Amino acid sequence: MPRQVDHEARRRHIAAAVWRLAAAGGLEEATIRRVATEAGVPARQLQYYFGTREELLLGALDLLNADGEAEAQQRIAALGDAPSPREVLRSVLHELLPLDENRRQRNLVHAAYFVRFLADHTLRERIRDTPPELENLIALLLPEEHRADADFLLAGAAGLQGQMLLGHLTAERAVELIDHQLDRIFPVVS
Amino acid sequence: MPRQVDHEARRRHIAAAVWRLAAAGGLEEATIRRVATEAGVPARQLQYYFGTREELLLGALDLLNADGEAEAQQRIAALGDAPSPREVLRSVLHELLPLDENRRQRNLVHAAYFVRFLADHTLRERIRDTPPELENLIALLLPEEHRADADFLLAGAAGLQGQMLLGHLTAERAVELIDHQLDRIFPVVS
DNA sequence: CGTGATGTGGTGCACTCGTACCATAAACTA
DNA sequence: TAGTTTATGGTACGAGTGCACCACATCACG
Repeated sequence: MPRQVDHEARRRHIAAAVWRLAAAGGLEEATIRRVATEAGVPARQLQYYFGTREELLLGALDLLNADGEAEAQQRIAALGDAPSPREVLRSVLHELLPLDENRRQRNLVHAAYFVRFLADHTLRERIRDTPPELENLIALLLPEEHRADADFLLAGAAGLQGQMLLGHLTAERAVELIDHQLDRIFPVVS
Repeated sequence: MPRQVDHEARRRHIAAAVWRLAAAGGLEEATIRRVATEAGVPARQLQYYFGTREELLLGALDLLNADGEAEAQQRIAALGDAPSPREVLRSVLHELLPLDENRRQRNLVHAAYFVRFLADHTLRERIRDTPPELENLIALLLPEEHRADADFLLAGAAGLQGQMLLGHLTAERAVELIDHQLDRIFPVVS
């Protein structure tokens, strides 16, 4: 094949531009021409590598989700070879919070897509904000009696995320609130 | 003054059109021409009663918040003259969930504005999704020792709202999860 | 009766949008 | 070397946008 280029690298480069614009000003800022300018490539290239604008946005989201999942698994693996259920659960919950620039940008982009998915019923399953995989993982870690607590924990983390993004809540307080709940669910035997 | 018309009524009529469009397809669907068509008035009237599009969107949000606050207070007043703290807290939390068409539409519109406010730092305080007034009210109702639980409850309700809007959670399950938390905070003395 | 404030309606302009289309360069295959 | 596929660049078009501007009703007041 002639003129071989690294398709995947190009797509990631363009997708990153989508993320920056969407995180800064929502999906409506991620117009084709603006993404092209942000990425430093001619607008025509977005057409070539993604097709229509809809496909560009969805493609960029898929790449973001892949990145996020990889980063999350890496962070959980870093807990050691025999992490306690509490440690794993805490990691999963922290994954939903904007605790560093990567997670913050992902949360912002997800929020932008969230509204779009509320309108587009056919694409809802593409949201990975609080996917069933998380619920399943947590269900494995916790005894059945704590199922309701676990579901509410996930919802709580999502809510804390929103408050943090709005600047209504500091990272310290959010972590503190989560740890308070964990203390209750995993009582210190002492 | 000549040709007196009910300004407030006209503004509400137009604002309602904004809500419907924003709830159905996000803020970007609420273009001036489309809102005019939806409201059944010439586009020029939006200019006259609201000015620029930005002012139209903000004005529509203020009216929505006023409506929501009135409805919430009415629902709390309906609890009787000496409601228990648990009842009040439960009502406040339910106010955040899309439990009927009114609240559902309000939640959808709020979600649409949420993303916009993430970008526009100067307008953040206009969001009333989980305003400090709620936190203050709850702080009054609960002993200091439950402050952390209350904050997490509010976050949890916001998270449940998102899952319900996405169709990942039924109203019954959401209410059940909240009641489960309330049972813990207000133990049955029996 | 005017006179001026208040409200209505329509149109036009400058701009951005998404995407289709066309020409050409580059590199692999035969 | 010729031919084919892959990739790039630029442009043009129709549609939709926010908003400014203008002409005209309608009514209260002098």
